[in-house]
Amino acid sequence: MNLSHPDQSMHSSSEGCLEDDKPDVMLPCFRRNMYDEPLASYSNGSIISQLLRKTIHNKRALEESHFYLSSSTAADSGQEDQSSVSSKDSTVEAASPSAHVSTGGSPEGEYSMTDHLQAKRARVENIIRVMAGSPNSRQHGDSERSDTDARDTREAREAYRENKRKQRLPQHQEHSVGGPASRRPGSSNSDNCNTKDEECHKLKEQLHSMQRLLRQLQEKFLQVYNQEDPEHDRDETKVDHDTSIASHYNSTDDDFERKNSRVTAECKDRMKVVGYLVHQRESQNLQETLKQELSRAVNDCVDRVFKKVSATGLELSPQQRMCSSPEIQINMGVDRKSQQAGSTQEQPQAEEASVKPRSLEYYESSEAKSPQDQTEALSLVVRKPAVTPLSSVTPTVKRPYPVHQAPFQFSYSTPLHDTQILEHLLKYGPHSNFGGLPCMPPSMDRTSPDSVDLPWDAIAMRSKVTSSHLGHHGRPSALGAVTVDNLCLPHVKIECGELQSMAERNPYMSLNIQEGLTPSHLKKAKLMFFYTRYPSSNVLKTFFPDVKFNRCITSQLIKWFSNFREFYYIQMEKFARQSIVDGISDVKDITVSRDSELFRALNMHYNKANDFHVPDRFLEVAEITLHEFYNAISAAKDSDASWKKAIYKVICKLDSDVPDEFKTSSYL
DNA sequence: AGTTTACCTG
DNA sequence: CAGGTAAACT
Repeated sequence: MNLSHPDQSMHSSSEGCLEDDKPDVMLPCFRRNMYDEPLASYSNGSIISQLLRKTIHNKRALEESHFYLSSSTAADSGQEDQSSVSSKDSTVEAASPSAHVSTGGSPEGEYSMTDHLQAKRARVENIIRVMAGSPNSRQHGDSERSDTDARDTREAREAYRENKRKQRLPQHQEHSVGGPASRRPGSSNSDNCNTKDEECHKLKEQLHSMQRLLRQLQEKFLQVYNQEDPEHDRDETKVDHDTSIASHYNSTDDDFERKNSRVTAECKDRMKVVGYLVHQRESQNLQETLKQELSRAVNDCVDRVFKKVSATGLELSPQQRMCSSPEIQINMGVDRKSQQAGSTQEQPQAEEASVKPRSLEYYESSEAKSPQDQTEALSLVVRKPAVTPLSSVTPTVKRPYPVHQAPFQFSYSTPLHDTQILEHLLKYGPHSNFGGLPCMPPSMDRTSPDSVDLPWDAIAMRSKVTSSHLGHHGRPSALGAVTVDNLCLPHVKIECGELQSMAERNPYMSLNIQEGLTPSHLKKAKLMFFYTRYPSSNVLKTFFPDVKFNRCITSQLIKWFSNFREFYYIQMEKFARQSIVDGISDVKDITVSRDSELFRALNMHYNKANDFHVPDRFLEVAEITLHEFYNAISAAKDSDASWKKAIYKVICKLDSDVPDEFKTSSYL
């Protein structure tokens, strides 16, 4: 219990610090020695070693201090040599010191004397063996050991250590040489002992203060983590307190638990030592403060969201506000509940039950009213029932919208929402045909040109308002059909959280918020192909404002146009070759008109319903493309593997701007 | 390294 | 139309 431990820890300080983490806190006074260990390797390492031994022994034998100091240093050097030598020996070494201690005898001085003498003897022998390697470092050791050889009584153990030293010498030569040698001067001198004692005392003071600081830090740490324990029961006893914390974290949100369980476990042990009464009082105050701040933040977020909504022109009806309020109250209720020191187990579950299951309930109910007609025929293009805004929404909500910063999920009661959707349906009818759109005269343009640079949500909201506004004007004809088509929105992979939730709460908004690409989008893309064959991703984002773009969606849209091009070029090549086969000798004889078979094929592919007036420019481009193919094939360039690339290069420059009508989501 | 494209396939 | 791949490009 005495010397063996400090010496051992001195050589395995790093391990000891890590392994003895808890004892460090629980036994600060003892742990203080551990803090000394790193210092031992420095210039005043001898002071530290003295301090260590003194603090251990001065309780029992103060009068022996003088003798002890002189001998302990010798023992220190000797034992350090031993342990350092044997540090590489794993199991045998671990057992030997303890056995040594037990046999060392109960009297303090006796044990230390015999032990040190043995160590010194071993050291002398060791020095003799390694004299050539480190001559100067052994000088003091020799003089010290000369007066202790007589007390050596255990030859067997000596031989054991000696062997170990012999084996390990080359590796630890530097340690055994540098450490003890640097430590020895002064420690063997009794005059220096007093001054060293003062140094020791100062160091001790420093250590004490540092330990106090550490304790304070630990307390603060505990307080911080206790703040996150909403239902902290402060009347529990120490042990119950710990268990209650553990149980609470087990019962809380999983994510939260994962984040804090480790720290909680660490804190649990420390809490047993730290004064609870004081820090609990402080932590209570912090807890209250944190909760108040959180509540305020939530309130601010709610206010901002609704302010934003109203500012965008989306006026929530009182009913809608009522719809949203319960959710807010639920959240606030949870917050309030967290302030109470109540039942710990039921709180998180209650929160879950108040939000998520309700949402599911709503989705299920709405789904029942509007049966799901989703088909997987199109793997990524999914149909969405007209009245189901979020029937199969994946809960993986990732991307937050910048405008809506509410940190919680909105949900709302179902009846009002459904009635409003029905209202909307009654206004516009269930027709979902896409036809007639582009044929509308320019005066009927529903979009303002400034919509290009508007943020996504602004466009979405504006377009929604526009569509509803037009609907009120009672001319649902073409536009109405288009708008209703919006009602058949996709319910694919909804990633955004807040705005999506907002949209769910507002049927008008939900018209314009989609995560996936719908058949309507495909239709629109095909029509856009009449204008642009190589749309940039920016163009796509501009003209699909109701689509929440992510990597996947963008790739899908790009792939669409790639497929469009593929078909387009295949047709071009086909008809070009056909022209050659038909014996057409002059390129000028090849024209593309609306009566052309080529155009019919293309129109059948991109405008199947034939309800879109294909721009003349597309006919020109098609003609140019056909000519390019004809010329290339005629020139036998098709023998080249990449003969089409030149044509692509030409065609890609023929893109024209897509009309603004395509920019609005209501155009779908 | 990631994106885009053409090409091929089903 | 989507998946896969390879090449080209950035």
